Amino acid sequence: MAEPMYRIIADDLDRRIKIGELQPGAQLPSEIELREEYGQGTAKASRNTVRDAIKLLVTRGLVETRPGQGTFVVKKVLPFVSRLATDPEAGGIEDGVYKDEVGKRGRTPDETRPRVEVQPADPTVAGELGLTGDEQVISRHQERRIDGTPWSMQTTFYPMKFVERGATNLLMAENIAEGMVKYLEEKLNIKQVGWRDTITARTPTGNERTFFTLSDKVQVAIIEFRRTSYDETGVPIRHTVTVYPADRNQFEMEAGAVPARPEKNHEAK
Amino acid sequence: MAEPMYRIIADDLDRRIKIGELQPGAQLPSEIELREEYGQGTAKASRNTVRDAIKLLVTRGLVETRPGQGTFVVKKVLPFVSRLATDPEAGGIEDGVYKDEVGKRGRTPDETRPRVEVQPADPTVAGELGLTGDEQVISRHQERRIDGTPWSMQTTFYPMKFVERGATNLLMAENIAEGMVKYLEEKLNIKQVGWRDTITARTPTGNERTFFTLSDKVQVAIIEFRRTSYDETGVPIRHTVTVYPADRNQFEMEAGAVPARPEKNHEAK
DNA sequence: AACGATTTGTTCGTATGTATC
DNA sequence: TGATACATACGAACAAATCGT
Repeated sequence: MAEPMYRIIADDLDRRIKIGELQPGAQLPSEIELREEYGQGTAKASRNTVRDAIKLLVTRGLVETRPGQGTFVVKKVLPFVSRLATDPEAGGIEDGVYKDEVGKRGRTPDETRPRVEVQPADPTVAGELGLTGDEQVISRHQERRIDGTPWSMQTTFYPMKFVERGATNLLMAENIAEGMVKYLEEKLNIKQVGWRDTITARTPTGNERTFFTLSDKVQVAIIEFRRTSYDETGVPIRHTVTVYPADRNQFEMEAGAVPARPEKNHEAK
Repeated sequence: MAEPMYRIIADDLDRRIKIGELQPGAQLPSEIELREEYGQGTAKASRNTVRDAIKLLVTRGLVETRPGQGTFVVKKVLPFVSRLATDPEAGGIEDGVYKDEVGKRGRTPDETRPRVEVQPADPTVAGELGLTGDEQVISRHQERRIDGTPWSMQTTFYPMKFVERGATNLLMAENIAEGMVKYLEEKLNIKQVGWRDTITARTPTGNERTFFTLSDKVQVAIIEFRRTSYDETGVPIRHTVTVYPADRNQFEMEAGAVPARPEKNHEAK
């Protein structure tokens, strides 16, 4: 028995999904029924073996289980496409990691009011902001939804000394209408002239699972953008961490001359 | 018992890993030992329950199991950082999705010779290349390693008509020394002036698991770059798909004026 | 509102296989 | 070779969620 039984079952169901015998949204046979389908001759497979196979498909992101209902082939959601700005002018205005067009596309965006905290900088943030030891930083956290669905979370860190130098609005739990970049320029004469993004993907934390309503079983990666912005003298101004669940987000980047994108099909594969 | 036992065990081990009681690389207690650690009073937990807890930690990417040896806290590998080019001149030269500096950083890159095939375009590729129906495309596939570790896979698709018009080297299973962009310009007078990238993250396919040596259990996301390049008239020239395992790759992007990056700490969290 | 049928979730026991040292 | 540790497989019982009657 080179291949274990549960893997054989999983691979067969995998195949049936891929060839379209089981369409997205379709219900799989119940565990009891699968016991019979995959039995050796007259003997039925054990329910636990069938369940092991299904667990494997869950981690592959192919199916999801719903207690009391059944097991279903996952439906892909319509991803929201964010265009990554490569122009410091364009990107700075929006005060976010990406230049989005939520409204333009007939989707309704929703942003929570910032949750503002003062906390000691963790080593990563301290490093990015050029702080030594455990200085305090201001953390501004926001959660974003599109059409009611949790879409991204963002936390921006500013050095505490900005407040001491007069930028007290940093502590306000309100969006700053004029944008943070402009505010810092007016208040402290600090100009944001560039930034560096670091992009990684990883498994979600507990918090992220909760906010994005990712069941503990469904396998969805988190895409993390970390942006450090700099002023004219090369001094870091702020550090922004934005996280996106990969199942409902996509990113686009253009370089050089590119024709406008035609209306695109968003069907599931 | 709101929370099931296996989740309580998993969360506790999760916590012990996060606070550093269990360091990366450290061995967890064996399943037999964990049975006693997490028993209710005198009763031991079932071995299956302990195993369920460990399976959960595996899917969270926190631990890995080795038959005959034990269960270990995963060690993060040193990620390779790719700088995403935003300048069509710079990016085009290297003929890849990213402008890398493998050699400069004392790491030894390794690229397989292209595997060249002629095949009918799948709907996505056809759409990106502006082909109708099931025209043929040339597919050139390469695998990359760094210091012997599988790092990325890349497939580039070209319209078949490029060959008919004289660019026969597209069918050669060799790297084209001068670079494909230059070759197409000389041979067909096609100039690549821009591109559009689409970035997504998803679970690995079976092929990807094999090449990247990702065990069926370890949860690592795949980062996928799809790039369509265009000529001066806005006609798509080629479509490139590059996939990276997220555990050993990271991406950087700069905009505006940014100071040079100082030597960075790459310790595991 | 109550109940039963169906389906997945949790927990335990047990036996045996396979990998490593 | 034996000891240890994880992997597979099966059986069983009860819990919890969902849906229709």
